[in-house]
Amino acid sequence: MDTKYISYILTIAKLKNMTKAAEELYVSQSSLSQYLSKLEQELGTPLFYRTKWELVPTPAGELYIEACHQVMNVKEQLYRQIK
Amino acid sequence: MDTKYISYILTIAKLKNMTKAAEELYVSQSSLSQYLSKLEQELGTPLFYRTKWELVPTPAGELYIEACHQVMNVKEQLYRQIK
DNA sequence: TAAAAATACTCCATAGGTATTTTAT
DNA sequence: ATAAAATACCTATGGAGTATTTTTA
Repeated sequence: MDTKYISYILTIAKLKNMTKAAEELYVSQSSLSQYLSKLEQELGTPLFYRTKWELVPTPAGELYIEACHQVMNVKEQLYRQIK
Repeated sequence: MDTKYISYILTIAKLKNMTKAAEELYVSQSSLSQYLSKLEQELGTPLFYRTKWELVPTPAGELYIEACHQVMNVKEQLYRQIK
């Protein structure tokens, strides 16, 4: 887990659309798609259901997203403290 | 922050010696040294005092190490839940 | 002066891009 | 039929190694 990629997941979860998420993240749609596929393969489970209209988190996706929020909170608190 | 590199920091903190930490992590002493330098530069503060006998965490280092433990806990719980 | 850390230099793996194809409704 | 995601392919960045130098007590 890497905070850089955690923001990829959180942006997908927020916008429910990879093309829009890619724009917001200033990466290509292709890169984002590749990253998500790789992650899902590593975890051995999909994180989002793909429908035409939106990306919906699977149960594992919900857990992953929650953990992402927690890690981002730890990081933000750390950087505030160090500063 | 990336759990791969978080384990680098936690191993250095545990062994208080970069050469020994590098062995335990199966990376070169050089890579570990480079990584730590880069991180300290990014953060704008050293994380460990270098003495001949050991690496001692600075105050920022203590905060960083604590945050690393927290992130590892989040990850471990996540993987337990997904499995 | 000796053990450990830092630096110089090189190489290769992979993250990321463009272009294209496939999928879902 | 169309908007979005997946795939094929290629390139360049930076992570990691070996060899060497510098540092600390």
